Amino acid sequence: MKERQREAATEAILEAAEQVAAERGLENTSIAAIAERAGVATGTLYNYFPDREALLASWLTMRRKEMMPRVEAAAKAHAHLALAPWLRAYLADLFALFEEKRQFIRVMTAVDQKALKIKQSQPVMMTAMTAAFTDKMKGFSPEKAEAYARMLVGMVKGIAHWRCEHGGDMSGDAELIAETFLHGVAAR
Amino acid sequence: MKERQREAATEAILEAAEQVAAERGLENTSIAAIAERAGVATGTLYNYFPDREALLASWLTMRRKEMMPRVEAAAKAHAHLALAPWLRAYLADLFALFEEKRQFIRVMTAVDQKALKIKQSQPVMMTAMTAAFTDKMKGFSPEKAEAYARMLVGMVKGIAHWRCEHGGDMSGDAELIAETFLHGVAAR
Amino acid sequence: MKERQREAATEAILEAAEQVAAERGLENTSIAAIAERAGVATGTLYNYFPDREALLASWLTMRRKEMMPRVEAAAKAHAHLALAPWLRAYLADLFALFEEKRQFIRVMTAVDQKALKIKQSQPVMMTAMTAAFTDKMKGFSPEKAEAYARMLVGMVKGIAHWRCEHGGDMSGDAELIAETFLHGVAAR
Amino acid sequence: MKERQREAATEAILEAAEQVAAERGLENTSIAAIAERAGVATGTLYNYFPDREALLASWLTMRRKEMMPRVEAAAKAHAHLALAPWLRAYLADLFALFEEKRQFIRVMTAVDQKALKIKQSQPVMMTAMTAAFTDKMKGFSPEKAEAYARMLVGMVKGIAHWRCEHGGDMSGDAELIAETFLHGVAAR
DNA sequence: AATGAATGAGTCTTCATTCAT
DNA sequence: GATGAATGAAGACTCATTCAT
Repeated sequence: MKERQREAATEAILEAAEQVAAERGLENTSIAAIAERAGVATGTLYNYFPDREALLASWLTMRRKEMMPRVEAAAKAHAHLALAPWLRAYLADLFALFEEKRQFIRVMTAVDQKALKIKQSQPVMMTAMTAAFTDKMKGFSPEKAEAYARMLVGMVKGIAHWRCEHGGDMSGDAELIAETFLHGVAAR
Repeated sequence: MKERQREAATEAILEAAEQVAAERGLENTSIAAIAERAGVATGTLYNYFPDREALLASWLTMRRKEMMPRVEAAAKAHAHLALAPWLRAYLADLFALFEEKRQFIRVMTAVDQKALKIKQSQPVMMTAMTAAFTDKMKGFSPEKAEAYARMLVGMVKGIAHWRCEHGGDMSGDAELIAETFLHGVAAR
Repeated sequence: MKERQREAATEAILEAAEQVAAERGLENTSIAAIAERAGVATGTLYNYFPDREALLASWLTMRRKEMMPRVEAAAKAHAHLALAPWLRAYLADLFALFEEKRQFIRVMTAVDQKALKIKQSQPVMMTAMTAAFTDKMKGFSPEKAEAYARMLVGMVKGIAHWRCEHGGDMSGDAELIAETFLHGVAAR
Repeated sequence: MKERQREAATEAILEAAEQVAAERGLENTSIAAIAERAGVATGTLYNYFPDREALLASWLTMRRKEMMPRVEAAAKAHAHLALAPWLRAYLADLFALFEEKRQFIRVMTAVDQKALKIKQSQPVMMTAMTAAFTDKMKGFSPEKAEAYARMLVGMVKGIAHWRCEHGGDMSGDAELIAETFLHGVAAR
């Protein structure tokens, strides 16, 4: 039960960090701001994480652990489908996930992964998406697969970021992107 | 001619800033790094700009002044055209411009505008694009105009950022985006 | 018997402190390290001592109480003797004591008393030794008594610190110092 | 001349550090205290040294560079002499040097070298002395050479520290130590 | 009485900004 | 105007101390 409490506190800190990051951007997420948001003293954070970088990396890791299985499951669950139904299903799952984790998505769509300066050995959200799209598109147009993938990820980020910033609802966006893209490439 | 010299120096500094920003990201673009790149002392920068933020804002403004007329001209030059030819022409002009200003594009596509933390009264590149797209799409699908615009900007950013990072050539990208998008929405 | 138990715990803490101090030096002896070594929680230390300084002062006091009677007894037991036999006997007693309290001696010979930053009203080991030496030497050479005393204490510290650090046996050292010093001053 | 000024400032900072260290001990020599003593802002110190540790190491190195040549010269200048005249000459040179660098000696005699926690690849003062004594004593009593060396260093530290703390003059101390020690071992 | 998580004052360090030369 | 050393506010991190359990 001590363990339980510790995990709860850990998560509360990470969520405070996420909130601050969503508001100010990751670079401007100071230890002091996280502590204040979490309602604890700065020193307390160091009982949970060795340093600021580890805290932010933990946050990324936590969200990745929550989301990656579902992202991967989404890609695989429909893997047997043809491109069109696969994409519709995949994007639908993705946006459902985005809806649940709006703050996280807001942070991740605001900066390029590389700009995060958080050493991550594992691929994150957008990287995984790019890979999945590229992979699926290869069967369709090998030489343009990556370009299409970049376009798709761009559409997703563009829409998701906009919704997160402006507060709109994302249901319906997955379908819009899927249909637009599919009709777009259908003619080829 | 004093004036001329001053402007040349100003521009040299701003280009130094751009180079540093393209390499490290805007947040990590320190006054010291800009000065070193420009080959002047840090104090010298303050003879040209009141502070770091103003320097970066000036850089944005300079690029905007160079690019916005062309972006707007591109939008207007073909304004009489229907959506499809307009988009093809507009994107072609845009990507030609991107090709000329790869460093700038690299910086602008790496971070969300808001993350720049540079107070800009005037709209910048991506904002202008979003507006132009929205505007043109309104005649086509008023209620989805903005979503389509976000998608388009996302595609453009996605592809442009990828090309800038990985060094590929952008010619051909404009057409790919235009065709994909146009076929995508054609069915509607 | 509650009392008994409390004293045992107090002593255990002080011995933990001594061990840590012998390894890392007094300055680097943190409350956390002492508690860990003693196998208790940090808060527990504060049930026994008001603060870190008091803890360290208590440790000094404890050792002083154990050692000073013997140091003084050693000085007095042979007080009737002439300088030479007195010094031989006194140093022999001292080094026998050192051998028993190597950890303590290791700490005390590593830093100057003043560097301890522990407010001690009572004189400690080295101070007492200096006084005893000075006192005895006064009968011999009043004007140089203190210098001789400082030399003697220096020799004792030098040898004792070396033995504690390098692990050698101290028996024999007392005699070596005594003989060297006595022959040294005999000629005067 | 810029170079000249820079070196002067560097030395002024190191001397400020030495003063503070002499008063409070090395461990308690904070960046803020050094800056205040030197009459500059804390940031200024970082224009001269990469960090606190490097600053203190520089101080040690500076003093070593000033003193070691003379210490070694002293040992060698009289190397052809027998033990007795060698020791008299060596100690005389040493104490003349100590007199010039009282603050440094005060710091170095207050703590054991190991306690400094300053990574020094080169041997410092006391280590060099110990080596020189051991070396010379080997021709006299191989098996006791090191013990005698520790004693001598102890005497020197004891007297020097006392003089530095209490403000007495050190002339005469070299001879007193030399004579005492030499008569002390003469009987062997 | 023991616990150990929480606290926050104190340190080190960075970097935008100033200003004497 | 150019220079770059000096400045000091701001941010990360440590650790003695407190206190609810």
